[in-house]
Order: sequence, then structure tokens, then C-alpha cells
Amino acid sequence: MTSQRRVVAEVLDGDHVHLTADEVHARAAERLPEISRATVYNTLGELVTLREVTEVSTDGRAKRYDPNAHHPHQHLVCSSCGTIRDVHPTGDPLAALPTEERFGFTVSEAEVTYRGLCPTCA
Amino acid sequence: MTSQRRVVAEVLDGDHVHLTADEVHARAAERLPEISRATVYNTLGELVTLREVTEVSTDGRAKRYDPNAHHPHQHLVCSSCGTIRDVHPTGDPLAALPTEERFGFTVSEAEVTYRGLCPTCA
DNA sequence: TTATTGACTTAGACCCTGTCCATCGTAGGA
DNA sequence: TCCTACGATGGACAGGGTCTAAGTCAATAA
Repeated sequence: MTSQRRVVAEVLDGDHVHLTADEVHARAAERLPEISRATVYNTLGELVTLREVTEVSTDGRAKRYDPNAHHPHQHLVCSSCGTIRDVHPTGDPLAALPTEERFGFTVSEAEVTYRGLCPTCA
Repeated sequence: MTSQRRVVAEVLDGDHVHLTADEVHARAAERLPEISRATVYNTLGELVTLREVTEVSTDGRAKRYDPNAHHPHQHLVCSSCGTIRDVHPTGDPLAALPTEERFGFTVSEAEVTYRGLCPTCA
């Protein structure tokens, strides 16, 4: 645990946090001006491997990093401004996929992205 | 309708087709060697606007283009080799998101990606 | 104490994906 | 025949991300 890694971990703290790697880098640099992009990417990669944060890519642009990895959840995205909220649908989304639609796959996970307009944009 | 556009449309034909723009370009170039990347991107963009194909981004890398746009479906992705299959879950995924979990959004769409291992990789 | 080792960081080069723009070709109309 | 306009082309460019060589630093071995 180095100061760089601690700062990255601290930046990624809170609810509904979905920062891009660049945003993480910018916020980390406020506290540790000389931290490099490579270190941020390395640390984020390790946090993902450790399952402390999850990667979210909702727009085909930069991946975002979601620290709320211990509570399974899905995402609700505003199609206009890109705002992301964590949401908790009812039931198990995996149950909706019948065996004959699994093509012999061992399916382990279902990732759901809801899209719509947020109150501000609507 | 030019020969370039026709070739791009022909390349994107069939079931379970999920090519990247570069793959589309490579296949189009087999038939029309001088077709440019820009033209492929332009044509793909138009096909998306016309809702003839949909964009899929399952890995945060290159977007993929799915010609099966007239039959609503979701995707099943192999976490190991990246193979993508079109699948048809039962029920409406939107129904699983209760009002109090919508945060005032007008939700219009749910995009589901199932992940697991394909028979070959398992 | 000094030397060695190995893990971590840094800066910058580099790659991939995608967009933009100036130019060119060509088909159709005046 | 000459214009015009649209589409195609190639190259430059930008954003996101990865890789590598070199530097730093702390802990251990001699």
C-alpha cells in the first residue's frame, strides 16, 4: 500500500460514484500532484481484480469505475446527459433466460443497463 | 445507394453477426479493395440512424454492429473468447425496476448482457 | 554499513478506435 | 458541354488505454 494507491482508493469512495480513469486521475492529482496516469490505471486494474470496484461502460466511451461492488446492482443511465444511478431491480435477471436460450453456455452473470431521461433532462 | 454502401450492407447480413467496424471494413475490402474506413464508418452510422443495425458494446473496446435490429433481443457473451449470441429472455426486463428505484427517470429501455463461458471455453 | 533486490512509480511513446476535413470523382441537370 | 452536389477518399487528429525503459525507494543480505 503506497500513498498513490491510498489516494486512488480514497477518491473512489461513496455512493453513486462512477468516475472515469481520467477523472480519478484528476482528483487524485489534487492531493498528490505528481501521480501519473499509468499508476492510476494500474491501481484501478488491481482494484478490479480484487473485486473492490467494478468497471462499467455505459456509453462506449471511457470506462467508469464503480466502488459499490459489494452490493450487487444495475445501472440507470440518462440518454441525454449521461448521469448514472445505481438501481436494484426485483428478482433475478438470470432467471429470465431459459435453458434453450443459453446455447450450452454456463451463464453466471446478467448486466442490466436501463436507459431513459432523468428528471432534469425530461 | 452506391456500390460501397451495398457492400457494407451485404457484409452485415445473417444471424449472430456482430462485427466491429474494422472487421466490416476488412470484409468489404475483399470485394471492393479501395473502400475507405471513413466510408465504412459513415455507412454504419447511417444504418444505425435508419435502425437497420444496432450498436453493441460488450467489452469496452470497439463497438460491434448487429444487423438483427428488427427482432428485439439481448446478448450472451463468453467471458473468455468474446463470442456473442443473440438471446431472447422471457418477460419484460423493464418490469423488474420498481417506481421507487427509477429516481424520477422516464425509463424507456433495458439492455441486458448475460455473461458466462461458452461450451468450447468451459 | 553498503550492496542487492524487487516492487512500485513515472514519463512518454505507442496503439486502437473513431471523427473530422479538404479534396477528388462522378452522375445528373441546365 | 459545363455545373452542381453528393458521396468517397486519405490523411490528420483526438480520446482512451497499454506498454516499456528508466528511476525511486524500502527491505533484506552480506
